[in-house]
Amino acid sequence: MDHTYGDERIAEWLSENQYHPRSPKHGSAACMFFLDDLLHESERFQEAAKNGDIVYQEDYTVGSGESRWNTDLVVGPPEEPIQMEIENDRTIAEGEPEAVWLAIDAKSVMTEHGKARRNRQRDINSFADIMHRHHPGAVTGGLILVNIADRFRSPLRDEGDVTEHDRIKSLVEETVEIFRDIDRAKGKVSPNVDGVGVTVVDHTNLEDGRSTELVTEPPAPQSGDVVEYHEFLEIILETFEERWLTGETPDFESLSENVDLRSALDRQIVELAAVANEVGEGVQEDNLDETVLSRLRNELEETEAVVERIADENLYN
DNA sequence: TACAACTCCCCTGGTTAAGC
DNA sequence: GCTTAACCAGGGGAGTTGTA
Repeated sequence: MDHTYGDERIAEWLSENQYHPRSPKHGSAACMFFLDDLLHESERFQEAAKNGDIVYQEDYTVGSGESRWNTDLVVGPPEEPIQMEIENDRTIAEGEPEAVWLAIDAKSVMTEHGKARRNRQRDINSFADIMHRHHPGAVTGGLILVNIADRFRSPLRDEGDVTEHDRIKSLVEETVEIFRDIDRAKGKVSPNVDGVGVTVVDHTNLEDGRSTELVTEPPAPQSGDVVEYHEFLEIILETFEERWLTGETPDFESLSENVDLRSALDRQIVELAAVANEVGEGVQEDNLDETVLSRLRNELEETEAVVERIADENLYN
């Protein structure tokens, strides 16, 4: 049976649907197409899905407060045994995962590339960092949609205001390079992202009869490039299978004990500040809860423990 | 020195889903 | 149907860097 991959399908989706920067629909569509590609490409992944060993969830939130992140797509073992029937062609059930084994976040750079690309690069790094704080073994991936159309109609701008991009090819080339340069985990359990896939499309968002095209010629990533869509798919699948389906699952507890001390300190300070803020509000409103105070004591103890470890490893050896 | 280009930080406000 | 809150990427603007 013929299979159309996610990069082609998102171009088709844009042809049929207007792009709106404030809508999550394009990101959701890109992630679901990617999930279909995972099922198509890997028998092991498909087998695990059919056996009910893994489920997927869209718009999944990890963490709380400042370190919270809403992830477009996660895959993991089901919290409870699956009882639901699979109602569509997708041979994986939707359900609440007990843990996150795979997390994908979709981002797009459709116009104003110079500004948007830096923001989205920061988003991908933050996404991977936050995800690994809560699920150290999660395989993480960023799906980036980059527009190469020299004209783009943003629904956020006034009627008739069409953005013209004078040097769009070099802008896209630089944008792809930025995502190529992001540090990767390279199969290891690390705070870095495991893969970033860039899909380049030609989409004007104008009702001018022009259909949206998937761009495969440079500056779009070429075969063998780590950001090329199919390479990205392969990297994510390989890492996922090795970590969760075939290989020996890493001992995350021992890994977390050896986590980089600077990251541990940064994380602890953020947690401490968040609880301290809650305590402060309680004091101000004369409504202080004992459990919040208890959490503050715990965070202080944990911060002290990190400081002790830093002292032990950096002063006395 | 002046101007353009770029970077960074943060804000904006339309879309969407959930709750009532 | 209305309200509310979260999400999201574009947009504004100040500061920095590059170059003629």
